[in-house]
Amino acid sequence: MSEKKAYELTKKEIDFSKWFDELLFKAEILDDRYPVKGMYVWLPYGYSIMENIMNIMERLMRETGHKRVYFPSIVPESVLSREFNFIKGFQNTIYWITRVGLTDLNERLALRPTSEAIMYEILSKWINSYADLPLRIYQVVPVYRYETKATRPMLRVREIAFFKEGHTFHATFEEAEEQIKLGVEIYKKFYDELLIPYIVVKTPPWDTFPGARYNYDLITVMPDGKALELGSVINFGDLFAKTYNLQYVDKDGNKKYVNTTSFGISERSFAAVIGILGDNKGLRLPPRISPIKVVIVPIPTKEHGKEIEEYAKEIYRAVSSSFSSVLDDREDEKPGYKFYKWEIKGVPVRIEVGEREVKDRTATLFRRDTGERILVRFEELNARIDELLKSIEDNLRKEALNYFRSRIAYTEDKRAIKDLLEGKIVSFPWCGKKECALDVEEATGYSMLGYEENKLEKEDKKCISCGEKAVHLAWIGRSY
RNA sequence: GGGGGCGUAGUCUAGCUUGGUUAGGAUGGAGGCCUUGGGAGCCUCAGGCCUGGGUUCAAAUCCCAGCGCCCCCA
Repeated sequence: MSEKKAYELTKKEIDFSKWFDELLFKAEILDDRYPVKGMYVWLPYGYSIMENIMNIMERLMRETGHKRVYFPSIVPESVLSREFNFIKGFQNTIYWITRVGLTDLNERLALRPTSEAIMYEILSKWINSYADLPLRIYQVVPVYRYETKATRPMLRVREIAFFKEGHTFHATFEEAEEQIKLGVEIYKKFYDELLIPYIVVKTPPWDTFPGARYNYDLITVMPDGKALELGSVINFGDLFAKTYNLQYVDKDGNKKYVNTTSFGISERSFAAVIGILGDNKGLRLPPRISPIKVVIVPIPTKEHGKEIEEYAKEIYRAVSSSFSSVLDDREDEKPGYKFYKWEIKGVPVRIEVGEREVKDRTATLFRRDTGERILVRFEELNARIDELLKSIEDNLRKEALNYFRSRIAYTEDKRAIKDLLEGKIVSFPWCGKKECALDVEEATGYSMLGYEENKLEKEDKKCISCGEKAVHLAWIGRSY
């Protein structure tokens, strides 16, 4: 039945889920054959892309004064369960270690589902006075959540392999709120660099992260119309501080509780890049996260094989001094085969070198995003590649934005939501009352993603449910 | 949470209904010849019935359990 070639994919628009899984494997990002459900092996190529993505985040963290740390992956039950709402929020998804070797443990140990409890236990010793605040740290570690819904590679996993979690500590609630704004800004910059469009929403109070005062989520839409949560920025206020006894001495000598926040993203950011920017030929990587910017493919002929080979090497030497490049001069693969191979891997620029190029010292540049070819002179190669990479980035950003606009909808008619939800996420005016949100959720069968706070305050809009004045723009959709 | 489908070589798949030769093909891999402007061709070689139990003279095929995957619904 399947006569697909090695680098051929199921059409994205026909079966997104299949396209996505095939791409992960064929582009050598993940090996999904690991025998534990919800856990995947990262292959060298996928890992190097993920590294580039993480580097962007680490740069943004450094620039905003966050220091990298490492805390252990195991936490005793007594520490984890100190905050009731927190443990309750994770209770169905925690991995417990109950036995070591032949001995049952006196106290169960948990694999971190996130690191608040782990960190706070020690942070109370680090923080003594107002001079120790604010404190901003982050770590990049795997976290473990035994997802009960169907797992999906990279999208819904039981071991989040690349969890980047920031944790901050502040003297006042106001400072924590400033940090939340900063956290949202960091994430916006991050996804702007990844060329991924998003909305920023506040989570409804009845649906916040366990133990949170409130949290903001960045959300995008995948091509199957499902919302994908890209990152969370959470304000805990002093709730955790009270549980974990995080106190500091103020200038006036009074003991006060610390205000804490946390924010996290994961390999879902990569999943969004794949799903939103990819096409039927495979990945289309934003140049700045592509491990290979340029691949050079010689097109030899019988008579001029030697010259073409030499010229391709010359081009490689010239180009690789400025851009990370690969010369694919394997003789046992035909050029066409190599084209497909590098296209599925999303390399932004390809240089084709054959008889024609040798003759007049030129090179043919091929851009992955549009499939266009440009003939350039050898001397101007690097300048033109530089331009091309910028142009590819601009074009991908534009395409992604157009895509995103086609996947979101706005309505003031409750009855229209359900139809719009086929393939889209939908916004509507909302007064802010829980019963109105639940009313819409019940009418559609899906849950609210969050709301853009006070977005409609100055507009004359009516709540889609009760008809009273709407202040927020609420979002609803199917989600991963 | 509920329902359904599936597991055969690195990958995709035929065979299963109705148990019975040496489990067939494509693609990928190794070697060789010939080629090279979008997945060429030919020859040789290697490679497989998810795991465990049961039924049977006989199991890829039927039954049970486990593990894993996919889809639909809430």
